[in-house]
Amino acid sequence: MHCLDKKNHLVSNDKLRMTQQRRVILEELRKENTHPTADQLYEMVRKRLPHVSLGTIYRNLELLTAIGEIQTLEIAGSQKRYDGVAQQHYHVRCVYCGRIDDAPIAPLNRLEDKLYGTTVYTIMGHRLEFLGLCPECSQNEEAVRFAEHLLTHPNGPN
Amino acid sequence: MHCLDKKNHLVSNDKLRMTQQRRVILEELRKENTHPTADQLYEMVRKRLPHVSLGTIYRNLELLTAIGEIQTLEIAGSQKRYDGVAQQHYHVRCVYCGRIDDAPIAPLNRLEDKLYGTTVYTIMGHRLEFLGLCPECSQNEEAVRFAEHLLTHPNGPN
DNA sequence: TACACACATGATAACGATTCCTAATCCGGC
DNA sequence: GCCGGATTAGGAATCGTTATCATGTGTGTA
Repeated sequence: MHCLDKKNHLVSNDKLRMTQQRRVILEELRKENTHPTADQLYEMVRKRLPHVSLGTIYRNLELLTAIGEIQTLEIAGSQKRYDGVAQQHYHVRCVYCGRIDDAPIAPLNRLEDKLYGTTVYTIMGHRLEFLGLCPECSQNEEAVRFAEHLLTHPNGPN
Repeated sequence: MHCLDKKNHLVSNDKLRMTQQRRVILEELRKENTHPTADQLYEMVRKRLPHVSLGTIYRNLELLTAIGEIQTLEIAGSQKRYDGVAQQHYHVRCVYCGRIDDAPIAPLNRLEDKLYGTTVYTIMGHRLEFLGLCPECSQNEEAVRFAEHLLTHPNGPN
């Protein structure tokens, strides 16, 4: 069985050859349930493989995503984040510091039913994330002020 | 009344001075219910103001967002898109061509209730978008194949 | 009407995240 | 051990966006 990556190149769905770099990247990504950016993961991997290159990190994160071993989170905002847990689940994002945690609720499988018949699109799924303040930023006066601003002007990028 | 922009600069909430550039940008953005990227809007505005600069487009889109006149859509993926309708509403995105349309359903105000008590975050809201194929791409064999791949490997960036 | 001054603009440089390129290296199968 | 394809490190290139800055424009006041 094969699958297509983002650019429709064929990617074997069999296990990739498990190189040292690949293994360390996976191990570091799964070490804790953090959702690191590529450069955060780069720093983590670099402690064990000092000569690894950032391109290798990106390349393998893409490949591992393509075979379904990990998730790439293109949550709203700038940087992509990566999740070692492949199973579908939602996330909560701190609007102030960007921290991301898992949202402890089950997938809402019936959400797209609301759209059937009301749109010319063929609906296939949805993407949902929750926004809020993490415990640390909840203590930060400046962060709370920022969050309150977002509540009154919810349309901006956040 | 004042509000903070992304970098916490003070922005007057009173009407901005309606310069010609600002007016044309707003008019073009609201002309149709498309959700253009900054450079698409740049091309549209350029037909009427040939000497406008891309920086002016970005600057005004940010300002108009800050005063709540428009929305900036930081939907998952690379480019930001802009929406002349300030009122909250969801969107449907074509996973193949990137086209975005409004999703004709009301905001789900009770979604975050599910999270109360289950997370250490202070939940403030959510972000939701639907994914699918637009009518044109539904006819495109290659696009349908790509979409079917996403269904079996829903974790990748899309 | 003239002036002052804050604001807006166009042009371009800078920036950060990501992707691409290339030559060198690795590894599995023969 | 040798070959060939996959993988790598390193760096250049790209893309969307933001910042900078000199110049231009409009508005309130006199």
